[in-house]
Amino acid sequence: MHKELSKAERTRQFIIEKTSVVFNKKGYAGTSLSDLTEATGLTKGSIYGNFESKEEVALAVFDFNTCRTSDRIQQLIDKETTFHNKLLVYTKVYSSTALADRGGCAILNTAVEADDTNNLLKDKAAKAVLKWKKNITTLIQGGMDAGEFKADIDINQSALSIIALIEGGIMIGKVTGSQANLENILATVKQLIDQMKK
Amino acid sequence: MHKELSKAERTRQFIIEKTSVVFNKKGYAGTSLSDLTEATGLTKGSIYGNFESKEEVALAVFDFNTCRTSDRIQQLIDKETTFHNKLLVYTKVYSSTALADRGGCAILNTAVEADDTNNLLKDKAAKAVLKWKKNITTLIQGGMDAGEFKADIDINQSALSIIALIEGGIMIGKVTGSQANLENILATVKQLIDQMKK
DNA sequence: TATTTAATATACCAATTGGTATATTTGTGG
DNA sequence: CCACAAATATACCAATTGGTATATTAAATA
Repeated sequence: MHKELSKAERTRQFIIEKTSVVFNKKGYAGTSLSDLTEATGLTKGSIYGNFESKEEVALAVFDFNTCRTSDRIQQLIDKETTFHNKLLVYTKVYSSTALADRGGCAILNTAVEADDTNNLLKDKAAKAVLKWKKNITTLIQGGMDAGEFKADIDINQSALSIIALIEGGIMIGKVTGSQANLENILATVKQLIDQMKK
Repeated sequence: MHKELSKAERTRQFIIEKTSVVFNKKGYAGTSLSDLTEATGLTKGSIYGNFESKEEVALAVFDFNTCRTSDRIQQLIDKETTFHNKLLVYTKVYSSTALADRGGCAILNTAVEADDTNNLLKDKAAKAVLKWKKNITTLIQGGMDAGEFKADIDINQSALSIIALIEGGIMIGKVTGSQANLENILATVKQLIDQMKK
Protein backbone atom coordinates (compact mmCIF):
# COMPACT_ATOMS: atom_id res chain seq x y z
CA MET A 1 0.00 0.00 0.00
CA HIS A 2 1.50 3.28 -1.07
CA LYS A 3 0.85 6.62 0.59
CA GLU A 4 -0.39 9.71 -1.22
CA LEU A 5 3.02 11.28 -0.85
CA SER A 6 6.32 9.58 -0.17
CA LYS A 7 8.41 10.79 2.72
CA ALA A 8 10.72 12.58 0.31
CA GLU A 9 7.84 14.26 -1.45
CA ARG A 10 6.47 15.44 1.85
CA THR A 11 9.84 16.79 2.94
CA ARG A 12 10.21 18.55 -0.37
CA GLN A 13 6.86 20.20 0.15
CA PHE A 14 7.79 21.00 3.74
CA ILE A 15 10.95 22.78 2.60
CA ILE A 16 9.05 24.74 -0.02
CA GLU A 17 6.40 25.92 2.41
CA LYS A 18 8.79 26.77 5.21
CA THR A 19 11.14 28.77 2.98
CA SER A 20 8.48 30.48 0.89
CA VAL A 21 8.26 33.56 3.08
CA VAL A 22 11.98 34.13 3.50
CA PHE A 23 12.55 33.84 -0.25
CA ASN A 24 9.73 36.28 -0.93
CA LYS A 25 11.02 38.76 1.63
CA LYS A 26 14.77 38.57 1.07
CA GLY A 27 14.82 37.69 -2.59
CA TYR A 28 16.86 34.99 -4.30
CA ALA A 29 20.28 36.58 -3.89
CA GLY A 30 19.50 37.76 -0.38
CA THR A 31 18.48 34.32 0.85
CA SER A 32 21.33 32.12 2.01
CA LEU A 33 21.46 28.40 2.69
CA SER A 34 21.63 29.27 6.38
CA ASP A 35 18.28 31.00 5.95
CA LEU A 36 16.92 27.79 4.46
CA THR A 37 18.24 25.53 7.23
CA GLU A 38 17.01 28.02 9.82
CA ALA A 39 13.53 28.23 8.33
CA THR A 40 13.16 24.47 8.02
CA GLY A 41 15.14 23.18 10.98
CA LEU A 42 16.80 20.79 8.53
CA THR A 43 20.44 20.56 7.57
CA LYS A 44 22.08 21.40 4.29
CA GLY A 45 22.48 17.72 3.51
CA SER A 46 18.79 17.21 3.88
CA ILE A 47 17.94 20.11 1.63
CA TYR A 48 20.40 19.02 -1.03
CA GLY A 49 19.00 15.52 -0.81
CA ASN A 50 15.68 16.90 -1.99
CA PHE A 51 16.82 19.69 -4.29
CA GLU A 52 19.69 20.03 -6.70
CA SER A 53 20.50 23.60 -5.80
CA LYS A 54 19.34 26.72 -4.05
CA GLU A 55 18.00 27.87 -7.41
CA GLU A 56 15.76 24.80 -7.69
CA VAL A 57 14.29 25.56 -4.28
CA ALA A 58 13.64 29.14 -5.33
CA LEU A 59 11.92 28.04 -8.54
CA ALA A 60 9.69 25.62 -6.65
CA VAL A 61 8.93 28.28 -4.05
CA PHE A 62 7.90 30.72 -6.76
CA ASP A 63 5.40 28.20 -8.13
CA PHE A 64 4.11 27.58 -4.63
CA ASN A 65 3.68 31.27 -3.88
CA THR A 66 1.92 32.08 -7.14
CA CYS A 67 -0.36 29.03 -7.13
CA ARG A 68 -1.27 29.83 -3.55
CA THR A 69 -2.70 33.23 -4.43
CA SER A 70 -4.05 32.40 -7.87
CA ASP A 71 -5.96 29.42 -6.49
CA ARG A 72 -7.50 31.55 -3.81
CA ILE A 73 -8.47 34.24 -6.31
CA GLN A 74 -9.95 31.71 -8.73
CA GLN A 75 -12.14 30.34 -5.95
CA LEU A 76 -13.54 33.79 -5.25
CA ILE A 77 -14.07 34.46 -8.96
CA ASP A 78 -15.99 31.21 -9.37
CA LYS A 79 -18.40 32.29 -6.64
CA GLU A 80 -19.40 35.44 -8.52
CA THR A 81 -22.04 35.30 -11.25
CA THR A 82 -21.54 38.51 -13.25
CA PHE A 83 -18.33 39.25 -15.12
CA HIS A 84 -18.28 42.66 -13.52
CA ASN A 85 -18.21 41.14 -10.07
CA LYS A 86 -15.70 38.53 -11.13
CA LEU A 87 -13.30 41.28 -12.16
CA LEU A 88 -13.87 43.20 -8.96
CA VAL A 89 -12.51 40.23 -7.01
CA TYR A 90 -9.01 41.48 -7.86
CA THR A 91 -9.59 44.81 -6.14
CA LYS A 92 -10.96 43.13 -3.03
CA VAL A 93 -8.31 40.44 -2.66
CA TYR A 94 -5.37 42.77 -2.98
CA SER A 95 -6.98 45.27 -0.69
CA SER A 96 -7.14 42.80 2.15
CA THR A 97 -3.96 40.76 1.92
CA ALA A 98 -1.29 42.29 -0.29
CA LEU A 99 0.57 44.14 2.43
CA ALA A 100 0.33 41.33 4.96
CA ASP A 101 3.33 39.63 6.43
CA ARG A 102 4.33 37.30 3.62
CA GLY A 103 6.52 39.78 1.78
CA GLY A 104 4.11 41.04 -0.85
CA CYS A 105 3.46 39.78 -4.36
CA ALA A 106 5.83 37.04 -5.49
CA ILE A 107 5.41 37.95 -9.14
CA LEU A 108 6.45 41.55 -8.52
CA ASN A 109 9.36 40.61 -6.26
CA THR A 110 10.67 37.95 -8.60
CA ALA A 111 10.19 39.94 -11.80
CA VAL A 112 12.03 42.96 -10.43
CA GLU A 113 14.92 41.00 -9.00
CA ALA A 114 15.36 38.44 -11.75
CA ASP A 115 14.87 40.46 -14.92
CA ASP A 116 18.57 41.25 -15.19
CA THR A 117 20.05 38.38 -13.19
CA ASN A 118 18.27 35.03 -13.50
CA ASN A 119 16.55 33.85 -16.66
CA LEU A 120 14.79 30.84 -15.17
CA LEU A 121 13.12 32.94 -12.48
CA LYS A 122 12.47 35.72 -14.97
CA ASP A 123 10.71 33.33 -17.33
CA LYS A 124 8.54 32.00 -14.53
CA ALA A 125 7.59 35.54 -13.53
CA ALA A 126 6.85 36.47 -17.14
CA LYS A 127 4.64 33.41 -17.61
CA ALA A 128 2.78 34.24 -14.40
CA VAL A 129 2.10 37.78 -15.64
CA LEU A 130 0.87 36.52 -19.00
CA LYS A 131 -1.32 33.88 -17.39
CA TRP A 132 -2.85 36.55 -15.19
CA LYS A 133 -3.37 38.77 -18.21
CA LYS A 134 -5.05 35.90 -20.03
CA ASN A 135 -7.43 35.33 -17.11
CA ILE A 136 -8.45 38.98 -17.14
CA THR A 137 -8.88 39.21 -20.91
CA THR A 138 -11.05 36.08 -20.81
CA LEU A 139 -13.28 37.68 -18.19
CA ILE A 140 -13.57 40.92 -20.17
CA GLN A 141 -14.31 39.04 -23.37
CA GLY A 142 -16.90 37.01 -21.48
CA GLY A 143 -18.54 40.20 -20.28
CA MET A 144 -18.59 41.56 -23.80
CA ASP A 145 -20.06 38.37 -25.24
CA ALA A 146 -22.70 38.35 -22.51
CA GLY A 147 -23.69 41.92 -23.37
CA GLU A 148 -22.60 43.04 -19.94
CA PHE A 149 -19.71 45.20 -21.17
CA LYS A 150 -19.30 47.72 -23.98
CA ALA A 151 -18.17 46.36 -27.32
CA ASP A 152 -15.28 48.75 -27.91
CA ILE A 153 -13.02 47.86 -25.00
CA ASP A 154 -9.33 47.43 -25.68
CA ILE A 155 -9.00 44.10 -23.92
CA ASN A 156 -5.22 43.90 -23.83
CA GLN A 157 -4.75 47.43 -22.65
CA SER A 158 -7.35 47.02 -19.94
CA ALA A 159 -5.92 43.76 -18.64
CA LEU A 160 -2.34 45.02 -18.59
CA SER A 161 -3.39 48.27 -16.90
CA ILE A 162 -5.25 46.45 -14.15
CA ILE A 163 -2.19 44.32 -13.43
CA ALA A 164 0.14 47.32 -13.56
CA LEU A 165 -2.06 49.27 -11.15
CA ILE A 166 -2.21 46.39 -8.68
CA GLU A 167 1.51 45.65 -8.79
CA GLY A 168 2.50 49.29 -8.72
CA GLY A 169 0.00 49.78 -5.92
CA ILE A 170 1.51 47.00 -3.85
CA MET A 171 4.97 48.46 -4.31
CA ILE A 172 3.81 51.93 -3.29
CA GLY A 173 1.70 50.69 -0.38
CA LYS A 174 4.51 48.58 1.02
CA VAL A 175 7.33 51.07 0.64
CA THR A 176 5.34 53.99 2.03
CA GLY A 177 3.84 51.78 4.72
CA SER A 178 0.41 53.07 3.78
CA GLN A 179 -2.57 50.83 3.18
CA ALA A 180 -4.49 53.98 2.22
CA ASN A 181 -2.21 54.56 -0.76
CA LEU A 182 -2.92 51.07 -2.02
CA GLU A 183 -6.66 51.55 -1.49
CA ASN A 184 -6.54 54.76 -3.53
CA ILE A 185 -4.94 52.93 -6.43
CA LEU A 186 -7.35 50.00 -6.18
CA ALA A 187 -10.17 52.54 -6.42
CA THR A 188 -8.84 53.43 -9.86
CA VAL A 189 -8.87 49.75 -10.79
CA LYS A 190 -12.52 49.65 -9.75
CA GLN A 191 -13.28 52.72 -11.85
CA LEU A 192 -11.61 51.11 -14.85
CA ILE A 193 -13.76 48.02 -14.39
CA ASP A 194 -16.93 50.04 -13.77
CA GLN A 195 -16.34 51.99 -16.97
CA MET A 196 -16.53 48.76 -18.95
CA LYS A 197 -20.19 48.34 -18.12
CA LYS A 198 -22.78 49.40 -20.65
CA MET B 1 43.40 78.13 -4.97
CA HIS B 2 40.92 75.34 -4.48
CA LYS B 3 39.36 73.32 -7.26
CA GLU B 4 35.61 72.88 -7.72
CA LEU B 5 35.88 69.30 -6.55
CA SER B 6 38.70 67.78 -4.56
CA LYS B 7 40.32 64.63 -5.85
CA ALA B 8 38.45 62.62 -3.24
CA GLU B 9 35.14 64.18 -4.17
CA ARG B 10 35.76 63.40 -7.80
CA THR B 11 36.71 59.81 -7.02
CA ARG B 12 33.62 59.46 -4.89
CA GLN B 13 31.51 60.66 -7.79
CA PHE B 14 33.42 58.38 -10.16
CA ILE B 15 32.64 55.37 -7.99
CA ILE B 16 28.96 56.31 -7.78
CA GLU B 17 28.60 56.73 -11.53
CA LYS B 18 30.52 53.61 -12.46
CA THR B 19 28.63 51.37 -10.03
CA SER B 20 25.19 52.86 -10.58
CA VAL B 21 24.21 50.42 -13.30
CA VAL B 22 25.41 47.26 -11.59
CA PHE B 23 23.61 48.20 -8.37
CA ASN B 24 20.42 48.91 -10.30
CA LYS B 25 20.64 45.64 -12.20
CA LYS B 26 21.82 43.24 -9.51
CA GLY B 27 20.29 44.90 -6.49
CA TYR B 28 21.95 45.64 -3.17
CA ALA B 29 22.30 42.06 -1.94
CA GLY B 30 23.26 40.79 -5.38
CA THR B 31 26.08 43.29 -5.84
CA SER B 32 29.40 42.28 -4.29
CA LEU B 33 32.51 44.29 -3.57
CA SER B 34 34.12 42.46 -6.49
CA ASP B 35 31.41 43.94 -8.69
CA LEU B 36 32.34 47.37 -7.40
CA THR B 37 36.08 46.99 -7.96
CA GLU B 38 35.40 45.51 -11.39
CA ALA B 39 33.08 48.34 -12.41
CA THR B 40 35.46 51.04 -11.22
CA GLY B 41 38.88 49.52 -11.85
CA LEU B 42 39.74 50.55 -8.30
CA THR B 43 40.67 48.38 -5.35
CA LYS B 44 38.72 47.70 -2.21
CA GLY B 45 41.03 49.95 -0.23
CA SER B 46 40.29 52.81 -2.54
CA ILE B 47 36.56 52.32 -2.30
CA TYR B 48 36.65 52.06 1.49
CA GLY B 49 38.77 55.18 1.57
CA ASN B 50 35.86 57.08 0.06
CA PHE B 51 32.90 55.23 1.57
CA GLU B 52 32.28 53.72 4.96
CA SER B 53 30.56 50.62 3.67
CA LYS B 54 28.94 48.96 0.70
CA GLU B 55 25.63 50.25 2.04
CA GLU B 56 26.83 53.85 1.87
CA VAL B 57 27.78 53.36 -1.77
CA ALA B 58 24.34 51.92 -2.49
CA LEU B 59 22.61 54.84 -0.78
CA ALA B 60 24.63 57.37 -2.77
CA VAL B 61 23.99 55.43 -5.96
CA PHE B 62 20.26 55.49 -5.32
CA ASP B 63 20.34 59.28 -5.02
CA PHE B 64 22.39 59.51 -8.19
CA ASN B 65 20.02 57.27 -10.14
CA THR B 66 16.86 59.04 -9.03
CA CYS B 67 18.22 62.58 -9.43
CA ARG B 68 19.44 61.61 -12.88
CA THR B 69 15.95 60.78 -14.13
CA SER B 70 14.01 63.34 -12.12
CA ASP B 71 16.27 66.14 -13.35
CA ARG B 72 15.76 65.09 -16.93
CA ILE B 73 12.00 64.88 -16.48
CA GLN B 74 11.84 68.28 -14.79
CA GLN B 75 13.67 69.83 -17.72
CA LEU B 76 11.08 68.45 -20.14
CA ILE B 77 8.22 69.58 -17.90
CA ASP B 78 9.60 73.11 -17.72
CA LYS B 79 9.55 73.31 -21.51
CA GLU B 80 5.82 72.66 -21.69
CA THR B 81 3.34 75.47 -21.20
CA THR B 82 0.04 73.73 -20.40
CA PHE B 83 -0.43 71.57 -17.34
CA HIS B 84 -1.91 68.89 -19.55
CA ASN B 85 1.25 68.72 -21.62
CA LYS B 86 3.43 68.88 -18.51
CA LEU B 87 1.71 65.75 -17.18
CA LEU B 88 2.03 63.99 -20.50
CA VAL B 89 5.81 64.24 -20.22
CA TYR B 90 5.69 61.24 -17.90
CA THR B 91 4.12 59.04 -20.56
CA LYS B 92 6.66 60.10 -23.15
CA VAL B 93 9.79 59.77 -21.02
CA TYR B 94 9.01 56.30 -19.77
CA SER B 95 7.97 55.19 -23.20
CA SER B 96 11.39 55.95 -24.63
CA THR B 97 13.87 55.02 -21.94
CA ALA B 98 12.45 52.84 -19.18
CA LEU B 99 13.41 49.52 -20.68
CA ALA B 100 16.85 50.66 -21.82
CA ASP B 101 20.03 49.10 -20.59
CA ARG B 102 20.41 50.71 -17.20
CA GLY B 103 18.34 48.17 -15.31
CA GLY B 104 14.98 49.91 -15.17
CA CYS B 105 13.57 52.27 -12.56
CA ALA B 106 15.73 52.63 -9.47
CA ILE B 107 12.76 53.50 -7.29
CA LEU B 108 10.93 50.31 -8.25
CA ASN B 109 14.01 48.12 -7.91
CA THR B 110 15.02 49.57 -4.57
CA ALA B 111 11.52 49.65 -3.09
CA VAL B 112 10.83 46.03 -3.96
CA GLU B 113 14.16 44.74 -2.69
CA ALA B 114 14.51 46.88 0.40
CA ASP B 115 11.00 46.95 1.84
CA ASP B 116 11.64 43.89 3.98
CA THR B 117 15.42 44.01 4.26
CA ASN B 118 16.99 47.47 4.50
CA ASN B 119 15.34 50.41 6.19
CA LEU B 120 17.72 53.09 4.96
CA LEU B 121 17.19 52.13 1.33
CA LYS B 122 13.49 51.65 1.92
CA ASP B 123 13.15 55.15 3.37
CA LYS B 124 14.96 56.65 0.43
CA ALA B 125 12.68 54.81 -1.99
CA ALA B 126 9.59 55.89 -0.03
CA LYS B 127 10.70 59.52 -0.05
CA ALA B 128 11.33 59.34 -3.79
CA VAL B 129 7.81 58.00 -4.37
CA LEU B 130 6.26 60.72 -2.22
CA LYS B 131 8.31 63.43 -3.89
CA TRP B 132 7.14 62.17 -7.27
CA LYS B 133 3.57 62.10 -6.02
CA LYS B 134 3.93 65.66 -4.78
CA ASN B 135 5.19 66.82 -8.17
CA ILE B 136 2.19 65.29 -9.90
CA THR B 137 -0.37 66.63 -7.42
CA THR B 138 1.14 70.08 -7.80
CA LEU B 139 0.73 69.88 -11.56
CA ILE B 140 -2.86 68.67 -11.28
CA GLN B 141 -3.69 71.38 -8.77
CA GLY B 142 -2.06 73.92 -11.07
CA GLY B 143 -4.23 72.73 -13.94
CA MET B 144 -7.33 73.01 -11.76
CA ASP B 145 -6.43 76.50 -10.59
CA ALA B 146 -5.77 77.57 -14.17
CA GLY B 147 -9.19 76.30 -15.22
CA GLU B 148 -7.56 73.74 -17.48
CA PHE B 149 -8.78 70.72 -15.52
CA LYS B 150 -12.09 69.74 -13.97
CA ALA B 151 -12.68 70.81 -10.40
CA ASP B 152 -13.70 67.44 -8.99
CA ILE B 153 -10.50 65.46 -9.55
CA ASP B 154 -9.24 63.29 -6.70
CA ILE B 155 -5.70 64.58 -6.77
CA ASN B 156 -4.11 61.98 -4.54
CA GLN B 157 -5.78 59.06 -6.24
CA SER B 158 -4.83 60.34 -9.68
CA ALA B 159 -1.20 60.95 -8.78
CA LEU B 160 -0.77 57.59 -7.07
CA SER B 161 -2.45 55.78 -9.95
CA ILE B 162 -0.21 57.40 -12.54
CA ILE B 163 2.86 56.30 -10.59
CA ALA B 164 1.49 52.81 -10.05
CA LEU B 165 0.73 52.41 -13.75
CA ILE B 166 4.19 53.56 -14.78
CA GLU B 167 6.02 51.38 -12.26
CA GLY B 168 3.81 48.38 -12.86
CA GLY B 169 4.22 49.00 -16.57
CA ILE B 170 8.00 49.01 -16.35
CA MET B 171 7.92 45.77 -14.39
CA ILE B 172 5.63 44.11 -16.93
CA GLY B 173 7.46 45.49 -19.94
CA LYS B 174 10.84 44.36 -18.66
CA VAL B 175 9.87 40.91 -17.48
CA THR B 176 7.88 40.06 -20.62
CA GLY B 177 10.48 41.68 -22.83
CA SER B 178 7.75 43.63 -24.56
CA GLN B 179 7.92 47.34 -25.19
CA ALA B 180 4.38 47.05 -26.58
CA ASN B 181 3.03 45.98 -23.20
CA LEU B 182 4.54 49.07 -21.61
CA GLU B 183 3.13 51.28 -24.36
CA ASN B 184 -0.33 49.84 -23.78
CA ILE B 185 -0.15 50.74 -20.11
CA LEU B 186 1.21 54.21 -20.81
CA ALA B 187 -1.80 54.71 -23.10
CA THR B 188 -3.98 54.27 -20.03
CA VAL B 189 -1.92 56.89 -18.21
CA LYS B 190 -2.55 59.24 -21.12
CA GLN B 191 -6.29 58.52 -20.96
CA LEU B 192 -6.29 59.27 -17.25
CA ILE B 193 -4.61 62.59 -17.91
CA ASP B 194 -6.85 63.41 -20.86
CA GLN B 195 -9.92 62.76 -18.75
CA MET B 196 -8.84 65.52 -16.38
CA LYS B 197 -9.39 68.15 -19.05
CA LYS B 198 -12.61 70.13 -19.04
C1' DT C 1 62.24 71.26 -3.60
C1' DA C 2 61.11 69.29 0.81
C1' DT C 3 57.41 68.15 3.66
C1' DT C 4 53.14 66.91 4.69
C1' DT C 5 48.72 65.21 3.65
C1' DA C 6 45.44 62.96 0.99
C1' DA C 7 44.42 59.05 -2.02
C1' DT C 8 45.10 54.52 -3.39
C1' DA C 9 46.96 49.77 -3.33
C1' DT C 10 48.56 45.58 -1.00
C1' DA C 11 47.97 41.97 1.86
C1' DC C 12 45.58 40.24 5.09
C1' DC C 13 41.34 38.81 8.29
C1' DA C 14 37.43 35.91 10.15
C1' DA C 15 33.03 34.60 8.65
C1' DT C 16 30.01 32.95 5.37
C1' DT C 17 28.90 31.36 0.92
C1' DG C 18 26.99 27.34 -2.03
C1' DG C 19 27.97 22.70 -2.40
C1' DT C 20 29.45 17.63 -1.56
C1' DA C 21 31.12 12.98 0.09
C1' DT C 22 30.29 10.12 3.59
C1' DA C 23 28.26 8.53 7.73
C1' DT C 24 24.15 7.71 10.31
C1' DT C 25 19.49 7.33 11.16
C1' DT C 26 14.79 6.32 9.85
C1' DG C 27 11.11 4.01 7.68
C1' DT C 28 9.30 -0.02 5.14
C1' DG C 29 8.38 -4.61 2.95
C1' DG C 30 9.30 -9.39 3.37
C1' DC D 1 12.48 -8.46 13.40
C1' DC D 2 15.65 -8.36 9.83
C1' DA D 3 17.49 -6.43 5.69
C1' DC D 4 17.46 -2.92 2.58
C1' DA D 5 16.63 1.48 0.79
C1' DA D 6 15.46 6.08 1.43
C1' DA D 7 16.08 10.20 4.06
C1' DT D 8 18.76 13.01 6.87
C1' DA D 9 22.88 14.59 9.40
C1' DT D 10 27.87 15.31 9.94
C1' DA D 11 31.94 17.09 8.61
C1' DC D 12 34.24 18.84 5.34
C1' DC D 13 35.63 21.80 0.89
C1' DA D 14 37.39 25.80 -1.92
C1' DA D 15 35.85 30.23 -3.03
C1' DT D 16 33.99 34.48 -1.88
C1' DT D 17 32.07 37.67 1.25
C1' DG D 18 32.49 42.46 3.55
C1' DG D 19 35.95 44.76 5.87
C1' DT D 20 40.63 46.58 7.73
C1' DA D 21 45.56 47.78 8.98
C1' DT D 22 49.38 49.08 6.79
C1' DA D 23 52.27 50.28 3.05
C1' DT D 24 52.89 52.98 -1.00
C1' DT D 25 52.06 56.55 -4.26
C1' DA D 26 50.38 61.00 -5.83
C1' DA D 27 49.18 65.74 -4.95
C1' DA D 28 49.18 70.06 -2.62
C1' DT D 29 51.60 73.46 0.13
C1' DA D 30 55.20 76.08 2.23
